Amino acid sequence: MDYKSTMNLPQTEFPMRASLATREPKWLKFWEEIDVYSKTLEATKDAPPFILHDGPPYANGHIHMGTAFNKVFKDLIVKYKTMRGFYSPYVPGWDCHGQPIEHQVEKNLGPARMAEISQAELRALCREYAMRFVGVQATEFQRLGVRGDFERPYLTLDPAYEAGNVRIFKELYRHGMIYKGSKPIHWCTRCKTALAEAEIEYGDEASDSIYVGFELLDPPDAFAAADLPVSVLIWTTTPWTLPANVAVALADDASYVGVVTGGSVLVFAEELVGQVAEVAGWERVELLSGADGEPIRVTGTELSGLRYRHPIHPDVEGVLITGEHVELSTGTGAVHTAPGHGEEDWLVGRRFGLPSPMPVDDHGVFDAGGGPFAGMHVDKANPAIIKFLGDVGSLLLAGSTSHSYPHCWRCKQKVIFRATEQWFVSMDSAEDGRSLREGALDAIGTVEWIPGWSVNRIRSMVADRPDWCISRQRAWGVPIPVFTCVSCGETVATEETFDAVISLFETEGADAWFTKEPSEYLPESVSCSRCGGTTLKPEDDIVDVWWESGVSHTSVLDAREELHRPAELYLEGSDQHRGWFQSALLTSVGAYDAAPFERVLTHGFIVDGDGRKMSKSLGNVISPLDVIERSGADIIRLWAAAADYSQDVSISDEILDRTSEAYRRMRNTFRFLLSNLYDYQPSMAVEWERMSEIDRYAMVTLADLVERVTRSYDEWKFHQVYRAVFDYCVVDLSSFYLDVLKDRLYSDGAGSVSRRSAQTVLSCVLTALVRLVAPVLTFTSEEVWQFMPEALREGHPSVQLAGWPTVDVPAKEAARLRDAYRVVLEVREAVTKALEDVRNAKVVNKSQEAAVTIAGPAEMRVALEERGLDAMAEMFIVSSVALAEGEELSVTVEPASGEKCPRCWNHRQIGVDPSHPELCGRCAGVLAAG
RNA sequence: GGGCCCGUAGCUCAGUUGGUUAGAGCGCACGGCUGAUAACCGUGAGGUCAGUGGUUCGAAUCCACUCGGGCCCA
Repeated sequence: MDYKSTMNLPQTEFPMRASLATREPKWLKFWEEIDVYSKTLEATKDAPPFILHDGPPYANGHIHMGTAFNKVFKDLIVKYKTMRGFYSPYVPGWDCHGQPIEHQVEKNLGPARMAEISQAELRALCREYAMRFVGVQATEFQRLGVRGDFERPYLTLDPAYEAGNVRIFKELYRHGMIYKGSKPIHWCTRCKTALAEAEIEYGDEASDSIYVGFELLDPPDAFAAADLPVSVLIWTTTPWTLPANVAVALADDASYVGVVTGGSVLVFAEELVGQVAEVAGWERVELLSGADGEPIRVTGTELSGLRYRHPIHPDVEGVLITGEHVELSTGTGAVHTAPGHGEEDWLVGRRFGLPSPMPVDDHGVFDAGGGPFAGMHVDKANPAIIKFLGDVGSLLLAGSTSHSYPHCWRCKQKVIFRATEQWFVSMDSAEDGRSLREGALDAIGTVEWIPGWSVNRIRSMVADRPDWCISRQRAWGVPIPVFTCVSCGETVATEETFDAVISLFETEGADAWFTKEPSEYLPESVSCSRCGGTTLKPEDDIVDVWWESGVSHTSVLDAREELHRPAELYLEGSDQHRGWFQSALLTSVGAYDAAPFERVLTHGFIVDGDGRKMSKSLGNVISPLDVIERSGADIIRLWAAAADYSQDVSISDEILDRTSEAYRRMRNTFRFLLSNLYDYQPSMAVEWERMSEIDRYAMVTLADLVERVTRSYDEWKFHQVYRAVFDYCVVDLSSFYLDVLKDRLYSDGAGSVSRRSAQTVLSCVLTALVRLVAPVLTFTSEEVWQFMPEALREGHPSVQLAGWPTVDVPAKEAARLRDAYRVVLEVREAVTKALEDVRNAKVVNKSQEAAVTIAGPAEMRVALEERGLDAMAEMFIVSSVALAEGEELSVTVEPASGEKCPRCWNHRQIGVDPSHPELCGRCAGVLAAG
């Protein structure tokens, strides 16, 4: 007889093979059809809010693994919070302005078209470009399973968003935190434009290389003793910057000596004497020495403050200072400093309160500040200056050198460093009360930083950062919203003008700044406060894109009714300590004196299997789009959840393979659960008191799992969620409970209490587990949900709406069961080992063919006896269990004495029931009842 | 060069206030099952805890330095 048909073997349509790449899009469609995002918000509309505010990625190019990781991470938090019963809307955003887009559009146009296009037309093309990639990335993010308001994302180019920039600018301006200053930038004298770092191409270039002595006006006694003129010797490759010289920087601790040559004393770093002597061709070097014959040595610190005669302008004095940037590897250890012509010089100049003269105009031509070289282009001036220095006797020597030098990407000409007018956010001065720096540092203390060390990073960055230069000399962005009086040059920026600009931007967008005259939108009453002039010119510069994204706390959190400021969470990669976290913090503190976020979570960067960053040149780039295509988005999501994000996160083919294997393991666990619930309804549930003990124990492990997983989610430790769930599937379920349960599920009567008890547990496990993994395995959990018996779905159309599981077990009994089963599982391990031995000896194969005798201490035997020897046989999946006295745990195995029941394949006594003489008693009973 | 951070088996992670032979799962090897079957079960082999030096009775854990790596500056 075919007994197979009399058994309750597993049945399910849930496919073993995931085929995620083809199935996932169907679930996306399903969610769209039921509008799951709106449903989640509707379901939680009266619940406490949890706002994760999205940091806007740049609308340029396809997504990469870093953005994929970040978005998945956000999505799993939002989904978890939603399931936990929080109102958690998610509004994705994009950063749409900025130089990379403008640069790309410019490149696509080519220089000829660029020359004739208007700024308004260029902006329209940039907008088109940005919108295209917003669309591309939105599709890609959604393909990853990210849920949010993709119908109505926030875009930094939206008119209302643009207006928010002005609101914040107005507040900071009002507080005296914004000022106009100058700062050196890359400048192309041919294109007459500022260039961003990305628009610079470096290439080798031959430059002058000159050594020049600056005569000290008040030489220190030690060097003056020789009664010769004393000069400090500098080295430079840009003679044309000398007219703007204001200082010479020395290294604090380096020792400087005086070299006697050609009737004067040249002071420079002792370490470089040999090098200079070689270049200068000195046969021998005469160092100024003291009475003891030792060379006289003076440190940079001791020399600082001394004054020298300016090399170009004889009536001007310069000063010796010290700086950490002074290197002793080349040159003279005395650095010519022109704050208008170099970033380092500018920074050190600011520290010492030095002036920052800028004698070079937009065309690269000296004005009166160039002294004898006024009217000359800087390139032409170089040889003239060298000749001049030679004539006045300051030049030690002139040669040439080859080094890497920046060039304009468009016209390929050399660029210069040139200070121009810029707008700054001041960190340290405020008209009323605290400075922005103090306010920001205080605000940092009110925020929860995860992981904890990240507070050190943001704090030291804010504490040490220079003023924030927010000006950009570009077209694609939001203008600095101020005006200049045409007649006297005064800045005009008042509450009236700001408000007019805010309403202009709100209605027409920032484009109007470039197409309309100020008189068209400013109130007639606006005039210059200094001269009363009424003709105003709008500022040309646009604002740094970091400022733009920073103000999303106002343009998005405040502006959208479903959101609020401060957000409960900002979540980005660790690079954003300098980027968005800081720009958001500074603009928010400046305007509101409060942080825009309650907590900030940062994750590491995505690196390859060897911990190296991904780069085309290393050939180790893995695209999320390829992984989706090959393995599915849930694999990316599982990988993201499994990683410890507080460090850099590795990805490689091997890691993805391991992730896929783990995925399959969990998927199969779900499949097994589903396949044994095909004939189960919640109405059949067996209550706790009537469950068999192992089933109660299984409920305890499930309750423990839910507790542990929930805690891990709440503590933002998602890799522990993964770990706990995975280990539960493998250790608690697959290799123990489910394995043990098979006999009961398959062979006991379909409607028997024993089988229904097992199914009751399985249904609890399934409905809890599917919820626990839903934030991570968003597609697979939905698939499982839809394959569950309808009644188990409790009317929730999607697992995303199903809420969070709770499993209650009586605490006292739970504790007792944990203790008891610790012993049982220890013995079980010994039994499986013993079984393996006899299997190797070819005595038995299947464990059911074995009868085991367990010897061990009394305590242990009591624990086993309390469960019952039949229950032990069930748990060890053997024919029978007997106990024996013993000191140590030991297991002996013999072939089972009974015959194999042809129905359940257990070795039991056969023929106890005359109606089915070939079967074991249990099976005969089942058939008789059936 | 500076700030912050990281380096435990092939992979992903545990290792409580420093305390017995450093753990888990996966992978791998070998075996079993053939009623979860491109599944499932079992056993086993894998680690100078990046390296060196120190503190200590005792260090993966504390300190210093070195090497390798990441982010941000310069």
